[in-house]
Amino acid sequence: MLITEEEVPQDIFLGDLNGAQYQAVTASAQRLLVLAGAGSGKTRVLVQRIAYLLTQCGVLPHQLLAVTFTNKAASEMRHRIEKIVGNSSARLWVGTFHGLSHRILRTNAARANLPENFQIIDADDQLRLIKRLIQERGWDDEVCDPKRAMGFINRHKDEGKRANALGISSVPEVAMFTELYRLYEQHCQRTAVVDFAEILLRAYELWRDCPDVLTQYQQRFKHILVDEFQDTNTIQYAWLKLLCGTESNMMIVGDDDQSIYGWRGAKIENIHRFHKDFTDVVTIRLEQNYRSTSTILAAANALISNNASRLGKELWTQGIQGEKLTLYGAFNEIDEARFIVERIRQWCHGGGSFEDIAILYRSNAQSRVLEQALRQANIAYRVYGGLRFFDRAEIKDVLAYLRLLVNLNDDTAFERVINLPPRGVGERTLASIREIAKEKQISLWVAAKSYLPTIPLGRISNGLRQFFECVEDMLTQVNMLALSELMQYVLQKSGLFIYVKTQPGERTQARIENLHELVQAAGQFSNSHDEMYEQTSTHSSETLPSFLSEVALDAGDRDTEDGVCIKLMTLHSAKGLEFPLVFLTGMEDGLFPHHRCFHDRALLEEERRLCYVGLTRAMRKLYLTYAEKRAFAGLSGANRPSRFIDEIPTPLTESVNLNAKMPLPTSPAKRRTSPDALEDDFPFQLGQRVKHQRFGEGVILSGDGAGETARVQVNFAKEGKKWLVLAYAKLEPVEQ
DNA sequence: AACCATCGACTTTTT
DNA sequence: GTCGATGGTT
Repeated sequence: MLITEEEVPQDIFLGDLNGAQYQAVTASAQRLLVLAGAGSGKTRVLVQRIAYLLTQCGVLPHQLLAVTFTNKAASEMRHRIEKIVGNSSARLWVGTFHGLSHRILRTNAARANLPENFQIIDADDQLRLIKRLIQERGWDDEVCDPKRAMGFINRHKDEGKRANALGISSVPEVAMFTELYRLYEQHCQRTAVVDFAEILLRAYELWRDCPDVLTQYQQRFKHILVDEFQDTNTIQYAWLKLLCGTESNMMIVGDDDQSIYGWRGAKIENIHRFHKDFTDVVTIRLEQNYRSTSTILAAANALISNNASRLGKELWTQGIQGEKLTLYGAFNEIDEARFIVERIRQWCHGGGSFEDIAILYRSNAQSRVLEQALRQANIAYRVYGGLRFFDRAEIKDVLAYLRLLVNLNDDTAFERVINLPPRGVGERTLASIREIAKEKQISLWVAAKSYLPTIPLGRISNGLRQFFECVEDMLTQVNMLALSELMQYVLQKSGLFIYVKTQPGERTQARIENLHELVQAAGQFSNSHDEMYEQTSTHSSETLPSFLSEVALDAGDRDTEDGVCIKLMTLHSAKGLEFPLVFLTGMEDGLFPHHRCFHDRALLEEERRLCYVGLTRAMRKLYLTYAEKRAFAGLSGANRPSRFIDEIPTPLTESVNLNAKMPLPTSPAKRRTSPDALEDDFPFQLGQRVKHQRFGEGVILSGDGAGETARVQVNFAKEGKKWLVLAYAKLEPVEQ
């Protein structure tokens, strides 16, 4: 019943691009800036341009580099390119900044001053390591807050600054963090691990310090295309600038109004710097929106116009005006959830599907109440952005063993598994081992080995010895077993599997399943690895290191299609997505915009951009809800509606129930769905002849609902009786 | 060394 | 309200 226009096969026929899109796809300018508004066909332009370069301009696949921020975006782009140009896309580089940098570091490890077997640590490992270093240095956690220290280190790496470049600060805390930064650098180098920020910084430094390596890449990549450019940070910009040099072509695509990662170091100013650093930049604006109703766009445009210093851009559409935004002031957060459930039902009653719907919120904690309400109402839902697959504890435990097999000096991995499953090696023993490691500047593994003969026989020495035997035995298997077999072997031999199985708790079953999935993932990895290199890997000495890298750089939350369900996520994770029906919840001053942003204009503007992102996710219908009272973080507070609501012109909105003090047993909304009569503004009459694109001509038999959920029953000459949602069906009246 | 209870903190999170 | 870290107890 629902026909989406998206099914139309992609080709490089350029006629169905609009003027601006066509310009962007075919521009010959060496430096191209595409300001792509929400829903303006940004990805399409990127993909088409690549196809255009390959097929029309004689550019070879290996001369192209497309950079994105997420693996998801990268793989989507790759698939769409493949659809058009086929397997000649194999030599094309499409990837994330991190993925590409990692690849460059692997091929040039020695030149980058990295051991061949270096491994990647994630944020969690990084924090553990920093904590340990703080302890070792003899500082107090209270004085030297590990999280802030980590922020300090990462911030500086993102800015391209090494500890040595920081100088000596007279501010004690800065001096302390700087020293820790230096210790951290040394430790990572010694144990051959790199964190996320390091991957980028190293790749940048490699190019900066080895002109021959840089030249090689510069000569290869004639065309560089960058997606979501507004999210680039200082080091990523420097990376691009260096790689591009003076000869290569670069197209950057972005939207300053959707920059929502400033707090992570993203610099909108990079768009201005692009203008300054490169001459003759041609700017193209994609402002025609193919996603939302004109009402939704008007609201979004009005909101974002409150931000100063924009590059300037106004979305417009040829599409329908659609329904007004609905504003609901709930009594409390439970009432808010109740209202949402009711409107979800209404949508579905009108022929809509759960799949159309997203509920967005500012912070993850807000999902709980919503989930409760949805569960009670028996509505299938999925919460996005929770713990990612490879971040799960049981997964990371197995991976830590595997990491040790690649590099025995990986202290982070050692710490994780030395007493897992528990084998009697506790905090005390570990402290002694750390002490030795610190004194002799050796890894924990080596330190523990030298420590073992010095302790009396007993529980501790048994545990340690057992650990060594276990890991060394696994080590001999690396050259014998395929990756997934090795993983199973590790699970058995370490005792992890039994341990997980026998641990009490509700999550046991899920954990076991996760472990099975990991083994499966390993099998899949070796298969695709073999395909790529046209070989059969009988052992994992080769596949294991690449598997670990891949896993570290990929969250692994593949889009598992788990049925028809509504989606719950933060505004941040909604960026880039679209949904017919969107609920923007918790629209309260203090929550959104967050109270921590009140005092700072720049922060407040980022919140406003976040709101803009939220509004522009909606295709057909948008609800904004807030709760006058909300229990949050254990305490309840009274809230004013978000200032962002005030920034949306009132003619674009309709308020429901704004003065309700109690949840009403029957809300006015229920009455609107009554099927007994067609509403006044219903665009069709009973008995009217209509024409449908696919079903042909027919007669309206009946109808119900209103506005976006309005639907009609049509008796088609060929297809018989069908219910159609007016918003989708694009029925045309037939003159009689 | 392992376990349990109490305390406190609490935006957002592509890699 | 819930998670994680910490500290005291067994």
